[in-house]
Amino acid sequence: MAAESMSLLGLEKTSLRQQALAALRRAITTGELAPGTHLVETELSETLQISRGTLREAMRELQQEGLISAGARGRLSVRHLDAKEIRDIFSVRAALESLAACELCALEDRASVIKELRAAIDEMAEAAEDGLEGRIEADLNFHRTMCRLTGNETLLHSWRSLEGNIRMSIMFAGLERAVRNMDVKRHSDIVDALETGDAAKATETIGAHMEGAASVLVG
Amino acid sequence: MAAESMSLLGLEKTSLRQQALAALRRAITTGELAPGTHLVETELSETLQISRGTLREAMRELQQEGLISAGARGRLSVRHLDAKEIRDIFSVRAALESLAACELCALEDRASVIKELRAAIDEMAEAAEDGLEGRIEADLNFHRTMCRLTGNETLLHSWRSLEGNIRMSIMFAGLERAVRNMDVKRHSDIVDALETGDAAKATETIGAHMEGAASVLVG
DNA sequence: AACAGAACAACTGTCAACAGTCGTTCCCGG
DNA sequence: CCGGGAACGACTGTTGACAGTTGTTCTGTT
Repeated sequence: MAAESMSLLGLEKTSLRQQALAALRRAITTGELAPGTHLVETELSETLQISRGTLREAMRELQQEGLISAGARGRLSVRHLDAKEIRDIFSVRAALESLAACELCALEDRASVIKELRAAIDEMAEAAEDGLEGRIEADLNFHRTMCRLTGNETLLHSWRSLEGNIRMSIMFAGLERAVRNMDVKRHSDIVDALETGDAAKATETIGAHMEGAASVLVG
Repeated sequence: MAAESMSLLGLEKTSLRQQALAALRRAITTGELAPGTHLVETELSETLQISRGTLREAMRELQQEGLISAGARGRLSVRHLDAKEIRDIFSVRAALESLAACELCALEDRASVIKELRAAIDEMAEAAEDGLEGRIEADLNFHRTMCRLTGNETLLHSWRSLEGNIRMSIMFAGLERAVRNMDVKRHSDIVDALETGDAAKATETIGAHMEGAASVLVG
């Protein structure tokens, strides 16, 4: 059906479920669907032009991702975050990324890892002009890359399941405030620590970074 | 329909989806469904006496939980863990539980927390005669309780999404070997550290516990 | 005017059926 | 004997419809 968006090389036939999942995730994390909004299956399925069954599958994933929460009687609505929850999210995030840093420090050959991370930081710098969304994307990409490079799939998976919540936190605080955390130097410090292989320093840097970030967001 | 299992006080109307979810989770984590088994929707829906749509929703949750993985063409099968993945899982677990310990240590009034944790340990001791499954249940309950008592919902959620994998790891190694990690004293040490409020010592104890546990499992 | 009760409407839970796709088997021509 | 291809079978992707439940509104009675 949808022959659109199929790059010949990256052969990605994406199911309706995945499209719906991506669309909903985006709508929620950009605020298009405001927190607290009741997600009525019949409405949404009509809007997205898919059947309820297909939609429901996507909703289950969103639910487990923490973007939508179940109220009474299976009623689903967009999750609402308060300040404490944001701090909690960033605590867990710090723990995961600290582990990532430790594992990277324990690697024998960190050269290629460092190189890739520096590339990610360069992209952040380039994205500085691209507007707010681009910077956020680049920032998340850096942190996700760090988790991915450990080769610890479970770690990456856990981080990913937090990514939606992180995006919601950013939206909650407002983009202008959030970009204050996207400083290039702060991220360079992390990579510098990784390069020396000093795990303690790396985790400390990340912990400080996250604590600061959470404080900025809940302001 | 199923008026069974409805204690008047604990009003639990459980949907078919949740029942299927629980049944599948149990079947997988007990080895009843061996790793690598292809999960054919039509077969399973017939076995469980539910429709495919309902089953599919449950399968999505299992998938995101990491218990089943998608092969080519949406074909789902029971996930197979190797030694490295088990170590990875326990690394992440250690990171999460260390965070839990830190947050508990930071609490002003830890008395009630300590009390509840000691109660959980007592249950472990009592379960010692109840057979292998009971001991594992009690052990997981202790660690889950620790995460829950932090009040950090995100942390608890992340830990929960790891629980299935932990159970699979235990099954992978075999119950006899796994129960070697269920030592009461090892857990008492953790609570002792928490009681003193020494976060560094608590995280260290947990880290050692997890590393040891992983080693025993992959041994 | 206040209230009980009945029709109504809005949703979610669940199901059975259709459509599309990929691997497999079997047959036929070389 | 062997290779191409056509029919077949086995699944998953997707859909529309039915059933049950809960909140709501409207009406009739006191």
